[in-house]
Amino acid sequence: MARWEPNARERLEAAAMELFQTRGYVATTVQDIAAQAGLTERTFFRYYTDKREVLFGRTEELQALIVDAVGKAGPATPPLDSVVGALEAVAPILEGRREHGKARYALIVAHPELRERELIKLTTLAAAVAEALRARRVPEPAASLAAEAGIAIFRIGYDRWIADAKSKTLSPHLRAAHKELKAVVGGQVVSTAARTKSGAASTPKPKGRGRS
Amino acid sequence: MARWEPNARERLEAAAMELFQTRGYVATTVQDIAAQAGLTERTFFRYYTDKREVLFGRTEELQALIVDAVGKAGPATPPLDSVVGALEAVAPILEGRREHGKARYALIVAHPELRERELIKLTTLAAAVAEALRARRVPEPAASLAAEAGIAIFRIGYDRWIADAKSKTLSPHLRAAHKELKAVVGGQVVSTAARTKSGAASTPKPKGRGRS
DNA sequence: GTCTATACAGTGATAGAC
DNA sequence: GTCTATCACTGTATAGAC
Repeated sequence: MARWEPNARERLEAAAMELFQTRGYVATTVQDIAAQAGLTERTFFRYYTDKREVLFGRTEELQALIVDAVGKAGPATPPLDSVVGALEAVAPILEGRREHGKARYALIVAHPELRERELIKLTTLAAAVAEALRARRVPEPAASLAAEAGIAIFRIGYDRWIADAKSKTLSPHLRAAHKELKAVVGGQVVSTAARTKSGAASTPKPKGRGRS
Repeated sequence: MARWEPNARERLEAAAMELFQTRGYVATTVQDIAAQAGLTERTFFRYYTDKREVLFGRTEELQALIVDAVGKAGPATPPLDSVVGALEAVAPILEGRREHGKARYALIVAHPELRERELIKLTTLAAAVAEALRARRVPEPAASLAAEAGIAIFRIGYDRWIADAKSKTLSPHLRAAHKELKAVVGGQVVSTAARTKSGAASTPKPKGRGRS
């Protein structure tokens, strides 16, 4: 037995999640978290650069998996498709921790400072995905735009998955968001007010109708 | 025109910008800013919730203008087009303060905490735009996706405008990003490696249906 | 020697009391 | 508007375990 329990990171994360949910995020000090994990405040900061970061410890692994999946797509696959495919590839991991994700999500939504952190994580992810696309010889600015679009799909898809009490799987929400984005960017969605009369936009007809 | 506190906001913003650029963002304390503006630290916090916020004071007006412009678009205008149109409508304001914008941009890029704040501002803007679209009877999730896509276009367009030393106007960059996004989401952009003989370009003609 | 955790002593942003 | 407390976060020095 080592003098130090080996799983400092996990203990800190578990302690933080528990205290955040019971006392609330703001009412929980870093000292509280460290104490709960049997560590000191200073040690907390050895693992996490700041208080918010305890809630985002896992993001890097996920990002690595997504980037990896993007790199593995066939060279003929359109960039956005490969991004969505990569997101679907990691979906099972998120699906396996749905309750944790939901609780974490609630915290993030409730605290602007956590939302900020979440957004920069997603932006970092987008940058990494863009880089992976560039490595596959997708030119700019297509690479960046495909990455941004993919992240938008992820965001909307994830939101709806969390909100949907019945749905166990994330992938269908991702595919639905992808489809909707195609319609929107293709100019095939208009206001329902304008659609009652004409029923079609200027662009060619899509396979799916403009809603779901 | 509060006579008891003339120009406090502007003085604080000017003082902050100046000190941030000379001493650096981190090395400048709120006390420094307040002193430079001839005010007390506590007064600073009456105007801005935190230190970062001095750099984002003007965001709300801009958002209001954009939302307004989205609301004024014709009902038959596809949502994303109305968003891009709204962005172009406010472009002159940004163009008029290009140097200020550039300095501010440099600060934001250099400081993650400022990037976080910027991202949440853009996300707030996206939410407001989505709301404006919904008011125009654009259904969800198309409204949110059009808003997100519009913000992505703004982000890429703005970045490139700032990076482009010659270009005086922002709008062309916005239109270019819009066009590129259409190509990307339509699946008309592939890796150059896969593009050997097919003749599809990274910037496809708007007429053709893409393949996938 | 290196890694992990701690002790101590700040600084500065921010909230609340006066 | 000032004074003061709290807490996030940093620098540095150090000690136990491998």
